[in-house]
Amino acid sequence: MVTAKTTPRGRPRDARAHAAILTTAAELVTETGYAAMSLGAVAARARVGKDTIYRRWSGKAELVYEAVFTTTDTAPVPDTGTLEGDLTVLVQQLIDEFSAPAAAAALPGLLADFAAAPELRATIRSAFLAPAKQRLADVFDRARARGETVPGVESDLVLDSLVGTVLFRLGILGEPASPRLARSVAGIAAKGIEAR
Amino acid sequence: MVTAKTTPRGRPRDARAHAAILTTAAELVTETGYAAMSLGAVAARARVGKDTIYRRWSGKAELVYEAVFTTTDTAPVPDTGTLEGDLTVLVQQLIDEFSAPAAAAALPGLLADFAAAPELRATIRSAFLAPAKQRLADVFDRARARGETVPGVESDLVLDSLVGTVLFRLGILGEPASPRLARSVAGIAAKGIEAR
Amino acid sequence: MVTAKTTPRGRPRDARAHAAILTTAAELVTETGYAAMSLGAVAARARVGKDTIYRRWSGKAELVYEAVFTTTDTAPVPDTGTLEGDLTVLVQQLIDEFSAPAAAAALPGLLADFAAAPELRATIRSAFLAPAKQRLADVFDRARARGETVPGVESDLVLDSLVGTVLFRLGILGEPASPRLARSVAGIAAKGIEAR
Amino acid sequence: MVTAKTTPRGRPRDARAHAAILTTAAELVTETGYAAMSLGAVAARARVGKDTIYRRWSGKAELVYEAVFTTTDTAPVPDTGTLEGDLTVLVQQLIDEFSAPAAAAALPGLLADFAAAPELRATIRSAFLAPAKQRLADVFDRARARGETVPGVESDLVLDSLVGTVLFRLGILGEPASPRLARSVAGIAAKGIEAR
DNA sequence: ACTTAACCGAGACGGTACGTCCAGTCTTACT
DNA sequence: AGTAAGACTGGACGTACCGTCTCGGTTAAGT
Repeated sequence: MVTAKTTPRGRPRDARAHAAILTTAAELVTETGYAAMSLGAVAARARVGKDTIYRRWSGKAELVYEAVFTTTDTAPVPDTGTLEGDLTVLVQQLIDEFSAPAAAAALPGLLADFAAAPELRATIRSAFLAPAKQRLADVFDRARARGETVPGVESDLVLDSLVGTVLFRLGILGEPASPRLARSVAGIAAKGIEAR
Repeated sequence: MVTAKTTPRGRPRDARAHAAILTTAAELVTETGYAAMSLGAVAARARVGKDTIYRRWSGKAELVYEAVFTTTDTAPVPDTGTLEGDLTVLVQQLIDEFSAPAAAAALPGLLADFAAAPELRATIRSAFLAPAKQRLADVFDRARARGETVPGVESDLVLDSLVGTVLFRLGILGEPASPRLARSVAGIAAKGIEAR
Repeated sequence: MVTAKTTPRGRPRDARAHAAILTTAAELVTETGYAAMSLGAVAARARVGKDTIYRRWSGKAELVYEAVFTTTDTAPVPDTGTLEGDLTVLVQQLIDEFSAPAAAAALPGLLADFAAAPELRATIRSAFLAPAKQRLADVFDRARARGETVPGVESDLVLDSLVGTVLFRLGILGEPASPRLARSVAGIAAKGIEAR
Repeated sequence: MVTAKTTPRGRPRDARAHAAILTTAAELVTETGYAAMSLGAVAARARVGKDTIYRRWSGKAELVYEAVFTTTDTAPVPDTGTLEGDLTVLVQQLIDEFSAPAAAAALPGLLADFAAAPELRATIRSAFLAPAKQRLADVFDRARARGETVPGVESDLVLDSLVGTVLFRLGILGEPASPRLARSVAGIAAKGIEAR
């Protein structure tokens, strides 16, 4: 592979400005909510020109997405010994991720903007869901290796079901993240898959 | 119950204006999307003053909700003889409802506004989900009457799971409403419930 | 004459807002100068929305013109008994008008904007110069009535000469309005005209 | 006088860049007008860094002034044998200078910026008017040498009058440079001076 | 028939955010 | 030290909406 590696010309972008914008965006979205957060306010509080924001992100949706979901999914792939147990851990990870204050404040408006912009829609699957999808695939592989009957299951559908359920409960309905939620959701899914 | 029934004084509200606003709102949201639709544009196209809108609805979210989801859920309660069959029909009803052009255009933004406004959040369960919830309860009752083992299932959770999954696939991801979707989603749910 | 007299519809424009904008514009242009004055600042200080300004004036030039040159040229037509005397008074009137603090601050930038906008250029003659032109014509008429030889003089040229000279000295060069200036300028013009 | 003559250290300034900037500035001001011309655009088209401009000129006004009025007044001092004739030639020289496309495009905005900046105001007399002032003085001297009565005339005032008139007609009003203009303007001035 | 009161279309109101542009400065690597 | 490139802060631009308010005028019900 030939990396073109064009020599960068001119003044390089300021990493401190970059970081300040992201931090401020996460703060403001948490304080005021997605709709009420303006890029002008982010610029002012981060002591940055508006151009410096628009130079890096195309708009509010992209900025907030990066600001809120950059705690980079380093969650470990669960390994509890059973499919149901693994799924429970996985669902709990989703719950934790979506329950963080900034995420909870950002999610509904963010998803609406992504849904409305065709060019951003693809990002949801490719960036937002990708880490969880990988973890789910690992969980399934391990289940098969254990000899559990996991039929050729449509893993995208299962993932959408888990994510959609959690997102709807927490993001849209705003229900509290009850501790039983992960077990219930994972329970139905696990039994539903195994019984097919 | 004593309905206070204060006699209305002055000129009664114009029913034609009411209808024109709802029709226009549904049209505009379909054409331009939820975010890009302004109440000023609705007023102008409906040849109505802005106040005439604000006198009846508190804002965009409430107006669009009424404009788009007034085809009043007259869907029949499914009765196919099996829990899985009934759920499949029920899920297909949800899919149809959410796939209508106006609904598809309105849903993401609408849910975001509802989620962001605490006083509207409750409306989602009480108005948006209520009809489907009733149908689901009927389906469960019928299953129990047939002797199928339906444990004391958390019906809210099942409903949120079905709705959340469908909404996420269609509304957020914008995936086409494949004909197999209803069967797959209902299948997992039915098996998951029965196997508990 | 048939005045079309279209019935005004909707809320009438607020005369107090109108006045507040003009007053504030005159203040700000005097304080900060034409170039540094922003319509946003005018709106903020007049406690008025920016739209309320743009609804009435097309831009900074038109607003400042009206704000600064509305003290309506009520200067009397001079009548001293000689052409030179009359012209001296007339030039002094120009000097006084252009020396007022707001006018002095506004003139150079204002004329530049007018000159740059073809649709505004005509306004200079038709509005800005018209009152002085009328006074000059009266002075010439009176001179002829007295029997002074005032050949078929190009009055536009004489006016442009007087105005251009005064404007250049005061507005562009910023020289102080010396008391001898009016006499010198009028003297050359009067002798020049009579001697032809 | 001791010219300090500090030995220049480091890389000397690029004369080609200097010329390219001036040429481009003259082009752009002619194409787009003074107000719409940005130094960034000049830099880009001249393939030069913005700093290279700011290192040599303090801003738009100084750059455009040098770019447009560098045809360095090499106009010959007129010598027609009469004061009126000489003045006519002199005024025509002014007209020609101000009618050039770049000058016509630059003048109104340029004068406004000069007028607004106290430190630039002096430049108008010392640089912009100086050549014409010298020519005018020569014309007067010659007239006196011929025995024409040229009283101790305020030559600054006469010059301001000629320049102000021409500038106002061409630069501000944008009137075409009619061929009779020079004769009329010079005629009034000559007669006005002689008759005193 | 006359009053009363809420309705109506139209559009102006104060305010806020948008996304773009420019000024003038600064920071790279290179010459 | 000068250079091209381009990022930096700051701020104005003119537009679009929001939700409210203010007109003149309309439409009933209650007198």
